[in-house]
Amino acid sequence: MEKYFAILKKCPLFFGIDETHLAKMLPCLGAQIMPFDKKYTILKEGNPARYIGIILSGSAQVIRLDYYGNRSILSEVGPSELFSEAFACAEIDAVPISVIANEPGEAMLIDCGHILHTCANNCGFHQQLIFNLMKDLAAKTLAFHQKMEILSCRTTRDKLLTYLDLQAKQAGSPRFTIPFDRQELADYLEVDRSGLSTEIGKLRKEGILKSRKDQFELLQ
Amino acid sequence: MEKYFAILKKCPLFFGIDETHLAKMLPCLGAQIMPFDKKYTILKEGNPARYIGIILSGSAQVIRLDYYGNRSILSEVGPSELFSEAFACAEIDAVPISVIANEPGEAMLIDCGHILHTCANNCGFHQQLIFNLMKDLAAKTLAFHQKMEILSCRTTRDKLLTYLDLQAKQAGSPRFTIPFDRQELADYLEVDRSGLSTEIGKLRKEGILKSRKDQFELLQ
DNA sequence: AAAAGTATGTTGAATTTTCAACAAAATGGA
DNA sequence: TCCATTTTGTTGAAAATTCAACATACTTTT
Repeated sequence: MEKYFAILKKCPLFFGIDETHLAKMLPCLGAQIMPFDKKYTILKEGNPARYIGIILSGSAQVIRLDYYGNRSILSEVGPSELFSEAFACAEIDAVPISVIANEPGEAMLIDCGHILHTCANNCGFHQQLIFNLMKDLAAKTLAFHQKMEILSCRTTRDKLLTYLDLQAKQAGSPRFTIPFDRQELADYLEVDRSGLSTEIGKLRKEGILKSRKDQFELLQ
Repeated sequence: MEKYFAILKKCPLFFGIDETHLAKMLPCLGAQIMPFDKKYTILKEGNPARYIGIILSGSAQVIRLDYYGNRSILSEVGPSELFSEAFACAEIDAVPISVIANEPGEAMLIDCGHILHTCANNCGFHQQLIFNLMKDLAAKTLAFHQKMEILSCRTTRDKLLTYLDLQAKQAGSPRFTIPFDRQELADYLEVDRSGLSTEIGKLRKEGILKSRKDQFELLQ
């Protein structure tokens, strides 16, 4: 387990907990390691929502398929980030989303019951874990608000520009790389791929942005 | 303060805390009462995010105005429900939303710093409050997922039907009342009002629903 | 290096949304 | 009750999206 400590220390779930205590906690929490290949379904819609997931290496997408099988990309998770924590914390029966690997990697799964209800050993760090979960969920709520700001736009153009502005702001620079190809970006913005391509072309012609594949630059 | 206990006991923030302790905690938390009239701005976008709000009576809408001044209705809050808790818990500078009263009522404001950082008296119930906040934020995350399910639909018809299905499921009956007039429903679904009216008319003609004002019935 | 497969850009037609304007219905006061 | 105001429904035109089909560019494999 030690080889994961560098990543786990950056994980919001373990904020403020040092390696010594982490080493004691992990077995207490019943942490398991799950290796995965590209395109592997790490978590499938309908599965029990018992586990909190932590990406140790690689990355994955949180998606949902609608009635007709259309994919929506809800978010992207990378190393040290949590997934499915809200469903586990809410103690619902089944997760309403799937998590699909972008590339090979590993995830850690923790039975959330061991965090919410004090474990037999009573490690004394449950309070910190619960506080950390609360902080994480608050931060995720902010991210949801950003996503809603995008989805509330009526046109592909406005959705795209709102997304790119947010990315630039996050990158702290007008030049940035996005974690999506065109189809994925369309599924994230909830728009048609071909219309998205057209719109990117227009913005380029109008001198509003430069782009090459997943690299973008917003001009002035 | 005692007259509010009946409502506060139902508030997710105070779950598992009895009246005796509640009475001790409220002053410790620096709780203030804010009366409001219809259309009053209980919380304004850009304000400090210090406070967690609890609706004691009446109701309000959480809204956001976009660049052009178009209103988005994010959610509806009623008695014993929390608002702005995610922003307070995330300890960001300013709230990105506004909260507007639907009707006269009262709200309680609690300085979130008094919950997150142990207070001088160290009431001993902070752990429970933090646990409750975590639970509340997890539940709100589920609500956000539902909203995203609606917004990810491409047509007004699908957005409307997805919304109505969710409402029927929540009401546990095909007959239910929604908390919106037409313009508000349009601003919640992020669609054009006149198009929404037209679509409701079509669904009625097709025998898919019955409706009168804010009362709906989904047929089979 | 060639071939196969994938991703992206482009186009036109059909559908849908938005927008503006107005009519009808409902509401709230005087 | 009547008047003024607000809300809801309806319509047609303009704009935008979706959809399908295909050309081009790029990757990966053999």
